[in-house]
Amino acid sequence: MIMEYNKIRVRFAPSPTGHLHIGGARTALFNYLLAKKYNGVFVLRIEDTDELRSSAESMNSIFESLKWLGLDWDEGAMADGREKGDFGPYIQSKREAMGIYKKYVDYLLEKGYAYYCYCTVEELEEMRKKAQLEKRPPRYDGRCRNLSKEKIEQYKKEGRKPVIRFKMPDDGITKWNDLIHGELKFENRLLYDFIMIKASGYPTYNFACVIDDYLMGISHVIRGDDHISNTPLQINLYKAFGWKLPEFAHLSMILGPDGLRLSKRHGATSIGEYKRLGYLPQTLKNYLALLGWSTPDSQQIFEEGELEKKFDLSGCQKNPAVFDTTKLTWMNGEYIRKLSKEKLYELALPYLKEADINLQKAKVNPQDIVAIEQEKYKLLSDVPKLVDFFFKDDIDYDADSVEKVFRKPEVRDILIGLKDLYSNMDGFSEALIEEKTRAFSKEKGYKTSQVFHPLRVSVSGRACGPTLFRMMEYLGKEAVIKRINKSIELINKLF
RNA sequence: GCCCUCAUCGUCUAGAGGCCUAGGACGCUGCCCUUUCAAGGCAGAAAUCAGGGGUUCGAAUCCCCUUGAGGGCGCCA
Repeated sequence: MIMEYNKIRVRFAPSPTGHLHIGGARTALFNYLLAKKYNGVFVLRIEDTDELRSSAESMNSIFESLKWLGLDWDEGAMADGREKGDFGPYIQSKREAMGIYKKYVDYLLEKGYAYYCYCTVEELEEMRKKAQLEKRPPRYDGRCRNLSKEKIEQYKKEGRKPVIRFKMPDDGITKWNDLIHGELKFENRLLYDFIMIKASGYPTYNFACVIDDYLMGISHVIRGDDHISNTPLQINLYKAFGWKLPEFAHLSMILGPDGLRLSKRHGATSIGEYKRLGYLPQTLKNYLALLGWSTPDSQQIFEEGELEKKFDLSGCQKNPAVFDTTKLTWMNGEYIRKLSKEKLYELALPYLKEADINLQKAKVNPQDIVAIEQEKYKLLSDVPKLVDFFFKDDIDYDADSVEKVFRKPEVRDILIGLKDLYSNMDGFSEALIEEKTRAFSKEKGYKTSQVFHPLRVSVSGRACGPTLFRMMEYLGKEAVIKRINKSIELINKLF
């Protein structure tokens, strides 16, 4: 059914009242992927009709996160303040200022599809309370639908600022065929006269969204499940104008591990936070795609560009998905392993700097040092703590490792022997160190593990680390001998 | 309270009437590899398909009810 459209036009329409969070990013991603899949257009529209909570900082933060995720938009507002596309402006406050919405409000007013409502917020609050008590739905009761001329004059004299409401049909059914849920229907008598224009003159979401989706030629409205109940309201607006409906697709919600809607108390929620924690954009993109969507063979990892080819609304799930950080983190490890060592180093750099690691201290290219533990990083932020000992003059010895490895009686002699061995070596390459060390073990009658373990702790300060002989090569002969000396002193002191 | 939605391993999911003694992935357990930790390979535990009724020769798949969960009922979006 999607192919009926000449050109798919989808949009992501965030309100700039905070950072881009997981749910928003997933919605943006699905819109983006559908556009790519069908060679359509992905529009970014800013819905800043909440005058109190919208901010330019939030808008820029959203731009930044979207770009970081690689969700480039074809049309819409841009970070530099300009716009691209022929359907602009793409920021609703700008559209309002141009009087775009007013035209449509006037039409509705004139045709009797809309009316002024002079109720105050207090009156509305009271209305809701009363309805609750009487076990009726707490909705606006339509009392201003047919105000007398006198009443209107009176309200005006009182200085009341009216809102404009949409006159919802009293009966009938509003239904649509949701691309994910199938047929969805609502009884019109259960709908209510929603506000289109606030007392401030600003449009509300339900109004501006419809006008703009229409004017921007949006063919598919893909958004969260939480908008299902807004949809019949909006459809009635389309009908009042006599406009063709777009297709609707409502994505399931993303929940926290406790089954509740994802929120701050579940930890990181914004894309920016995940970036800071050391997740890769590829990871988020891949993982988010799998929240509510899958291929028939449950493919997990996607190559670059593959999601754009394989994604489709038909693979979308109706039920909500729990956001699982464990799987996200596993996937990040997968993507870190795919990185070239140059790229890995580049991405790890901010974390190394933050950990105050002095890169000048390295005896070899720091790129090689970072790469030596590549298969172990789950997060970019893991990098400093796994390789820090390469960049220090003086290392600390991990107490548990010392206790477990250094306490053995033969360790002192082994280390002394190794120190002499290395001091007399010409060259200090991985292969050479290994050859000499193995020969040493054999000659002295030790099992290799008896030698390798203490050596590892001696040169790195801990029992777990990179492959031993390459680590030693990167450390350099001088540092290795110095550290062996230090650990011998430590053993003399402790045992 | 009213309206709406949803329901397969702990989690993400495959499944569109017989291929299901329910498949994959994360996580978990064990083994192999191995100088450690990882990575990798192999094996395994893990879902009476929410429960109950139908329909059908046959149901995870279709229908109904119940239950549970989520969403909405704003001059927020």
